[in-house]
Amino acid sequence: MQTRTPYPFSEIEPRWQKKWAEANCFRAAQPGEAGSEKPKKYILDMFPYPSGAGLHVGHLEGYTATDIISRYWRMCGKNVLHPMGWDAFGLPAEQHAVQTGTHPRLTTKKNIDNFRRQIQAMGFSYDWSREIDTTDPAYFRWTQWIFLKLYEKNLAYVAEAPVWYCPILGTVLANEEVLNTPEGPHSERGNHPVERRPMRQWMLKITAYAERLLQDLDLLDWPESLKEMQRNWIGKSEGAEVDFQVDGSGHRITVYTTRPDTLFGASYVVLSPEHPLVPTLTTHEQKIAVEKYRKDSSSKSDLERTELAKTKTGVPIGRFAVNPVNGEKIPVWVADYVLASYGTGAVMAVPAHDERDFEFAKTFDLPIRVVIHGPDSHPAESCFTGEGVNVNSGFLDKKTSAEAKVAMIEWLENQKFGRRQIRYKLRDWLFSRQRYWGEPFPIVWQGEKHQPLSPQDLPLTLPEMQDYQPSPTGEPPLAKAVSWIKLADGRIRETNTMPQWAGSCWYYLRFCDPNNSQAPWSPEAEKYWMSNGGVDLYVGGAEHAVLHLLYARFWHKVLFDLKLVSHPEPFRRLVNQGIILGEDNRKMSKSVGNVVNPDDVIAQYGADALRVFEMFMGPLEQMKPWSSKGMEGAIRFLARVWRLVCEETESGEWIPSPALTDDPADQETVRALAKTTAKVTSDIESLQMNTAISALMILVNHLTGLNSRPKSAIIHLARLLAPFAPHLAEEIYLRLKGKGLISLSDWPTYRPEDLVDAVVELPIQVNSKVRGKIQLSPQASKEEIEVIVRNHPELSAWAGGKKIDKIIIVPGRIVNCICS
RNA sequence: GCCCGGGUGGUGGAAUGGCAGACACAAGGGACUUAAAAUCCCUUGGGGAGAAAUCCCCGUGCGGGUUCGACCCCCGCCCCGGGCACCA
Repeated sequence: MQTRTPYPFSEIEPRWQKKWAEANCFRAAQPGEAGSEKPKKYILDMFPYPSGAGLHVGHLEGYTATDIISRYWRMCGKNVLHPMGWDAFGLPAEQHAVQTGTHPRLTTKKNIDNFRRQIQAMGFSYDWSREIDTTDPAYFRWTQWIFLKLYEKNLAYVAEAPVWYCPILGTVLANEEVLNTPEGPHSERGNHPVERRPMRQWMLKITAYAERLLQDLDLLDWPESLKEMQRNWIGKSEGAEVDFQVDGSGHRITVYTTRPDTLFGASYVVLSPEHPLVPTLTTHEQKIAVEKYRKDSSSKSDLERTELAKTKTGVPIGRFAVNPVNGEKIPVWVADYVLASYGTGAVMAVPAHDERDFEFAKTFDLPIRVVIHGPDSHPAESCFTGEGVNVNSGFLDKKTSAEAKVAMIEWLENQKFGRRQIRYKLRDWLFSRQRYWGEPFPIVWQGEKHQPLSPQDLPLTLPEMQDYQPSPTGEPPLAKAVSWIKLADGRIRETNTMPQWAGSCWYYLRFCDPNNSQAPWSPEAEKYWMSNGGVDLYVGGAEHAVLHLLYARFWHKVLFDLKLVSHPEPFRRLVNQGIILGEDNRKMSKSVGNVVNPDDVIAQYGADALRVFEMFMGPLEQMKPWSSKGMEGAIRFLARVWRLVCEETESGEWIPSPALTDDPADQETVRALAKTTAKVTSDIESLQMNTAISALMILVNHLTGLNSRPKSAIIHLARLLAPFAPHLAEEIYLRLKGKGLISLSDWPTYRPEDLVDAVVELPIQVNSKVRGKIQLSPQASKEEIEVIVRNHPELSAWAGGKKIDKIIIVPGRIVNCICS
């Protein structure tokens, strides 16, 4: 017994998916091959981590948008590269292995098969001959190869660094895998407590590229908010280092400040509790208090230290520093509002012009000296952090803040008391993990010295293991693979693995030449596909703003310096799709039970309807809720399209509609087709899929209203619909044309003159209120319109008998009569 | 606290400074049907006048401004979402 559906999508969709695969129609031509003479377009999705939960409707939103663009460009005669792959290394598969003993490779394969099935059921036009998997040795061989390039350039180094360690998971976690909770830092996965532990780690010197990562953001067509997040993360600040001699000791304290113009207002100096000079400089009298303070603050979590921002704490160390600019002796304090990890770990405090210093000075009754006058007077009980004019500042008096900064830095440099200094918040990238399921480092150790493997020895694959648990001391699981780690010559393999981000740092380059066994990519393939500023369109979630998108830009710049890629940036245009919320307006989550499973939706409504609905919901970048009623609206629309062509018999057969005709379309329909084509074309190019679909609905409503339906008009409609609902479009095309694939046909064109209506209606306003309308030719000039309006029989009625002083005419838009 | 977004009917959302609410959803009414579903047609921002066609007033978070004309531009607030947050 067959359940009745609005149109036979469950029969149509798998059949066309099979036809497309057999015809190989989405294969992108490599440079030199037939088809590569066409202009290229590289349309990329952020490839997914194949989780056990399967795809969710949020993934599909971005993938549908890129598929529409890809199909559109293909129909416009471009050689389109639209690939898909799997970012498949990662913790969940490894945790699953720890719990069940199943090798992560098997879990990963199963998940990939499921993801591929779900993606293919959507009818996406990926070039599957380019599918890549970051856990495939044929792929990660080149991830290791690129690491060796970084190593050769001295951009990879080993350092002892404090990292987040989770005793329950038995592994370290990246900063991004740690959440701040009211109970302290916890792991994102499993919500277990984590702690700081110093461990020897591999680092990548991303800081060497800080300035270029910042500057080159200007080359990119990315959302401004995302660029801003990267700018903040890089955190450039310009200022000066100033040396303060410590009175009665040979030592000096170097501070970093962005406001050297306020140096005359410094009334004390603060060291962070971790500052190396604290034990040396603390006087005997203060030793006990300072030691206690340091101990207390080291036991505080980062969260506690920042949460208590309002009540500042600190202890004087008993020493005085000499302000180089005026010789004044000012006290030295230790306080945990100064961070050891930024600047020099020491600051000069100017309470009159810095909030934190002001609060501290208030708490401990330290002097507050005003050295900047702002443009407006402000209450004496607050501090002024803006820019203004210097006072009480010796040679800086009457200078503006900008002038004073320059003058002070010049003075400090001449007197050798300081120097101009640029700082970044960006830290080097902690690149090693104590995990099994990741890329092994192509590194061996001889005693304390590390050495690279030769590129011929790649790929270095993972050993087979029974036990994926790391040791309680934080030794990586690979340390247990004794026969693997020990080389015949006595050298020992590195047992850390690379983080999940490694594979995604360059996958877009591998897609250019995915089956190359001699190199990660050929120069010809890279030049061809990455021309014109790199990937033409990259779509994915905003959660990667300062992770993947920063890491990949960093690697790309290193590769650019090595002349392995031809442009300094990988992704020219980037769009973030918004989150799709549950029907209850809450974030989709298993525990809330509001998750929409695409498999269920496809079974009930079909892939085309799901594609159309996801695009019709609203602007791509916006967060929006799922609606099962809206989903029904989408299939209703497609069923209307279907019924333009077919009609259902009493027995449930679909037969050609008797309303179809071979006659040419009437003028009104020709205009409707032209207008819709113009609208859909521009909307697709600007990713406004919701209004493109709305234009298609208007056209379908028009065609439905016709007594006889010209086949040529419906074929035209099918072409416009093809990027959105490709299966249905193919089926209609076949039924009306008898042969060929719409996916390989041309994007429709129109005559510009058909965009213009024969007669237009122009609203007539009187004092900006619409009072009437006139019909006239769209070509009518301002002068002609004015004559028509002034001689209109109803004009004095519209104007209420008042005298018309002036008429404003915007042809094609509006007429506004101004009356006094 | 700072930096980005955003605020339009019952709902999702449309509107190069030019008729606010396209297109959908929901709701109501009608046609078809023994009935229901499906489908098709009509109404639908709020208020008011009229027998009716129609007509009038109000309306895009709040308050000002620019303009012949403002959802759109400018200034000052309020609220929501996201990011950063003792970075000197």
